[in-house]
Amino acid sequence: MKTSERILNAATIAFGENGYDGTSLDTLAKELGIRKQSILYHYPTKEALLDASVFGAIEVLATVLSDAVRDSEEGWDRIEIMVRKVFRLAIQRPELLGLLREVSRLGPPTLTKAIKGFDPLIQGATDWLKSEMDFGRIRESDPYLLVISVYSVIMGAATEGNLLEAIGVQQTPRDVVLRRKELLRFLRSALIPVAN
Amino acid sequence: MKTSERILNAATIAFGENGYDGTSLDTLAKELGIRKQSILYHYPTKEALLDASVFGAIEVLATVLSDAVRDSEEGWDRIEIMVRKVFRLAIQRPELLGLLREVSRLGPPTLTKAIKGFDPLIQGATDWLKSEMDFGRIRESDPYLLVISVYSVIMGAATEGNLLEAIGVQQTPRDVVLRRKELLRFLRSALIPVAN
DNA sequence: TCTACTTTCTACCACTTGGTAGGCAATGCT
DNA sequence: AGCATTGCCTACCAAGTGGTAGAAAGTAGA
Repeated sequence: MKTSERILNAATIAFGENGYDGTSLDTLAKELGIRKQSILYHYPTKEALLDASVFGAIEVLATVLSDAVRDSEEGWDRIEIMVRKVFRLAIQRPELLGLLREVSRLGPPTLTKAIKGFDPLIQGATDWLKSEMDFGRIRESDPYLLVISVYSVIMGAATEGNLLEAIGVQQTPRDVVLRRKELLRFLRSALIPVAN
Repeated sequence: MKTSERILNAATIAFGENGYDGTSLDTLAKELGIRKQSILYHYPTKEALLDASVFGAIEVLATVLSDAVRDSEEGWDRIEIMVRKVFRLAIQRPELLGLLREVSRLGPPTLTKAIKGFDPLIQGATDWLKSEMDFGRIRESDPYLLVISVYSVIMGAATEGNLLEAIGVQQTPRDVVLRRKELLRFLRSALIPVAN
């Protein structure tokens, strides 16, 4: 693998797990077995490295979600597949979601740039939810605010690993599946209108 | 106000908004118009200051929640009052919830200590949900996992202010009320069983 | 007034931070 | 061969980090 890619991967993990301020270029370089100046050769500043990491993370997430749209039917089925894929992502690459959360805490200017890549996803989800509501397949409500709620639940369930571990919730694959199922039941009750 | 309290307040805000690593004792002291060594007199290390901040934040949250329990009827009413109070807290002192999120990202040892104060709240909520389910007032499911989901939604809705601002969601008091209402509708659909 | 104690300060310190300047080997093009 | 470019390096720097030592200033009781 190319050095610049190795740097980007390590940086994404470090930023996502330890935060921007909690990550130093020196320790990052040490992990990679190179010098800090090699990092600064490929990415001129620490912030440029962060931007690249964030861009990559958003790209991965966008791909996962658009795959979910492609592979799914309409209605509830689509939400279920999305949650499954996001959960799988949260297990395989937890640093990605952690990084996105970190970005939203950092605020501008990084957040402002990140939103440019993220906004289409939100728009798409909002439009889709609206049309599903028109079809009566999703409970009527403000789609924009609903997206935020759903985003919060999924993000929370997927990223609060540290917290869960600390309060003694097991983290075996089986437990994660259970938690995903519980989340789906929760979302399902919240979203699906009562048949009438 | 006593200096040690002023330090604690400023530290809670700084840690909650900029994170632990993003907060330096020097800038903190400058904000307060004192020297860094005065901080280190009242709190021997930076980590001790963090622990004190976290302890204070948990105490406030615990008070708010137990007030909510005292002031509320059973069933849905109680959840609604809790959400209201947590939202008010999120508006008046957003740094508190931000700090709790930061702690869960930092992991041990701070998280481990924090959980000691936090666990009773979770236990209480879990037990209460269980009994509500027995009464048929809350939809049947794993109460432990349900607490986590509800925690995630509230925490997300209450702390993603930065994100919302960046994607252009207004943050006027009226908008916050709207968002709280939407969240309550969301939770209500998710939790309340269908009458039969 | 003397004394003991609390609080805040100045002066430092070793270490880490992100970043600059420039050398040096490898690679590939002419 | 000669030469430019790429990629990684050593050497260094100014600024900032958390923390120590100990002096100075206030405060209260005898």
